Amino acid sequence: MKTRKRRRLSPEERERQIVEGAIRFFAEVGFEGQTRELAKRLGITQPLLYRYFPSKESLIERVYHEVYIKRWQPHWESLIVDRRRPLQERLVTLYREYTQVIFNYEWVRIFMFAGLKGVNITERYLAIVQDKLFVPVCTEMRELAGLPSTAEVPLLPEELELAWDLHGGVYYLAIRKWIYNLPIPEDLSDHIERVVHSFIAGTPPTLRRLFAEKPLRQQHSAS
Amino acid sequence: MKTRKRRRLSPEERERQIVEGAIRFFAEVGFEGQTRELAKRLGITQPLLYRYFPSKESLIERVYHEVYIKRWQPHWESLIVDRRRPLQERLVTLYREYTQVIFNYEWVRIFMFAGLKGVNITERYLAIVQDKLFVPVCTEMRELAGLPSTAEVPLLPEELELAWDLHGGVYYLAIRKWIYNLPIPEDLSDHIERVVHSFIAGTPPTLRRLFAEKPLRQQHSAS
DNA sequence: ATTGTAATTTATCATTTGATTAAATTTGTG
DNA sequence: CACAAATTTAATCAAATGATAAATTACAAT
Repeated sequence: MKTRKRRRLSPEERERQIVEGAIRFFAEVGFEGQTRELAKRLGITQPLLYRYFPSKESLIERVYHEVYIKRWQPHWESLIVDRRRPLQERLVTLYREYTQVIFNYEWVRIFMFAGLKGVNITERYLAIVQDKLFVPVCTEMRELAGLPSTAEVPLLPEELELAWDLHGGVYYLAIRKWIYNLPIPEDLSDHIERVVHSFIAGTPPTLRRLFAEKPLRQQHSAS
Repeated sequence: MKTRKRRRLSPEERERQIVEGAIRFFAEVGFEGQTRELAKRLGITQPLLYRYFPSKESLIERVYHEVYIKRWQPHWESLIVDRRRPLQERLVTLYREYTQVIFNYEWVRIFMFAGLKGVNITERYLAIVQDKLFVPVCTEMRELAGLPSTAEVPLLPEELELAWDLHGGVYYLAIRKWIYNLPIPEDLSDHIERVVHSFIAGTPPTLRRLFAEKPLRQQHSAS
């Protein structure tokens, strides 16, 4: 057919090219995708893959690292707690930036493939999301609702659940689009604005009701 | 090792046993799961599978039919529009019954595997969900909000999006549990009660605002 | 007990697939 | 122009994988 002329790249460039091709490839077909097919799409031969990665599994590990570890933005964590700005604004900014990283074909599909496979990258990643994003968000919501700080009364599972719910609503849009292949609203930014607004408006009353129901929970175990 | 004595079943029984085993098996490992491994788990030999299903693909088709087509309950559709009961009660009942069908390991994981594979079962199924559940729900919400009926003013995409959001929030719990392997609140029934309550309370104002923004949309194209 | 049918197993085929190796080739740079 | 290194070619291995045909055996009817 075509056989474009052989191109000689520096090891760094070639490795990068393989990793990026692997991300696209595994996102499309899953991790059972064959090394021969990946090589074909890259326009290289299969043995060359093994010059750069000792095994398919090591290439997959690299894909995880590239997509989930390297793309995490530590400044998200400080953004949430920056009380110089209104909480609504912080949350809208956070979710706009966060979705800019994760709302794409590769991120969403590889994450799902990994979850189904039982690779612990998903559990580890979501533990970080909970620790670094949801917990601070809940802490700020306490403040907003005029309730005792988390230093005084530790977070309740129900509070975290509210953050998960906000997150889940947004993330389900990505699932609809890149996994179920369904249309979603064009303007994600508007959508985020709305759901955050509704979260800010709806959560404090819920929290206060929650605290009214379980008032003495912590005091008992402390004495 | 053990080799339990060969057991001879009636074709109907054996077929049922294979289908149920296949549902469990493919839900766990995905459709790349091997026929030999499936046979081993069933305690039969691999060629026997091919006596009951001409190909692996036909067995998979059967799994789809068994899990998604056969488990659909037509009475859900009439439940939604039964105006003798308050809407909140109808929605809570609907989601309790619906989750009773879909909140399980097999349903959630096979659906996700199929979605990733691009099998059109997911698109077809969700089109039904939208037509038979979301559209009627939106119609009822119009009534609740004191807005023109859908006969007078056709549904807006934004209205459907609100139903998707409710659905997505609930479904994301299932994803967390059976795909990400994370803990979720024990009492799903309570959770449904809460989110439906919040939906009933929060949606009518949103709808009215939506209608105030786009008042003449349909009249223009009609004249 | 015997028998016959059909359920089930045994054995096997042809591909696919991750991985390896050795030698040949070609690219780009000094 | 030469040469070191990147890349391909080609061959191959062993295990796995969907599928098939022929041999075996369970069990109900007689």
